[in-house]
Amino acid sequence: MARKTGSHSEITGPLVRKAAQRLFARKGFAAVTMREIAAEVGVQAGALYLYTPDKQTLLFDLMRTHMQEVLDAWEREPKGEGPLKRLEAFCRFHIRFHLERPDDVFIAYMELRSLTPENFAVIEKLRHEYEDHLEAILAAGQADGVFRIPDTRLATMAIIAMLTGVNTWFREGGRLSRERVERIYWNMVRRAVGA
Amino acid sequence: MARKTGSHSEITGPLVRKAAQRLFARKGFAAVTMREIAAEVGVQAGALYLYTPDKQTLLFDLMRTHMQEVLDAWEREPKGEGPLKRLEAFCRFHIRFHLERPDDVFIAYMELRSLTPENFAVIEKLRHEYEDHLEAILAAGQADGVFRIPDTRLATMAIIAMLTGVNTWFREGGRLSRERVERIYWNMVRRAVGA
DNA sequence: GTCTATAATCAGATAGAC
DNA sequence: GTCTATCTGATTATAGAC
Repeated sequence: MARKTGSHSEITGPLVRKAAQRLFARKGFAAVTMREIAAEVGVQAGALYLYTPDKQTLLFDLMRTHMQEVLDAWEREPKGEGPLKRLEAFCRFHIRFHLERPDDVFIAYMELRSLTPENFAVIEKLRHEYEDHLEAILAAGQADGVFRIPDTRLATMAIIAMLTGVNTWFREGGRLSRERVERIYWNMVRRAVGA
Repeated sequence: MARKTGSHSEITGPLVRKAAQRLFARKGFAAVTMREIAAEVGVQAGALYLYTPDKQTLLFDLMRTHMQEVLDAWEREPKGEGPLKRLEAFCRFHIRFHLERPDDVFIAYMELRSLTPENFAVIEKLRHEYEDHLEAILAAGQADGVFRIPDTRLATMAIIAMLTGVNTWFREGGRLSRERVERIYWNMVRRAVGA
């Protein structure tokens, strides 16, 4: 009797975000209706507004949470010593982390244009922060003479695009294991930077 | 007097496709209304249905035309002799062709999920055909001992993702010229495949 | 070929009952 | 906390005037 009948705020909130994540990734933000999200959760459309002020905020929260999780996870990742080890750690981390969150990744890359300008600026800043971690590794390796990279910013963008691309074709239980994919990509990156 | 007042079918049709292309790329298929497209062309919404049976077909036609143009252009592209020259030709061609059509590329990569299953199957087939051209080059180079590639399919996906990624950051008149970008990317690809 | 008008439906968001 | 009902306005697509 500490709570009313049908009170589920601690569980319904996360369910709303999970349903929105699934549907936004599958159909795109603009194509998903609040009624669809509600149906997936098992409530009526009106009830969603107890957990989010509006649809835009729902998207923004998903993207911000994802970006912060990437940054936090990379912070905690064991990285080894020296640019070569750190670059390998980054490549393997990026592939592994992104393969574990295909829906988040899809949304983060596809729905930037669905954000309001203010929300877009926040997400862009976080994304740039992540890219800078890789660029710092490349710059350090270049300074040490371990890598041969004519333009570190360009190499950063090339490597991230290549690694993120795994999400578009990788299927769990398919022809290649995650470990094998990680190793092959890491070898391509290693050679691409001239190490 | 061979045509009625206000008769512009030869010019309005292409304008409708151009407006749709611009708007779909900027806002996403689902977020664009027929009224917006009409406003961009300078006609009323109802008039659009003289040039397309519906919104879905408008998207499908844009994507199919783009994919066929890529395939045709690669067919006509001078490719040189041997896997190394052909790979360089592919890399430079891919970057150049895609940078010239940023809206088409954006739509082709972002709006696959907005297609009906039947239309999706058609576009997927064309896309696969394009990927196969690159994979054939890689396989030939591997067979000749010019490349060292543990998995040609995986290398194909990695290279295409990397090259297409240029579209996300390249700005005309920016820090780097197209020629310089092409050369740097080609060098990264060359090293990545062990040539 | 284009316009105006409209049909039929559906969107996001809110109010108030329970 | 959730539901039902509803407001307001927008959506795709069509019909018929010009």
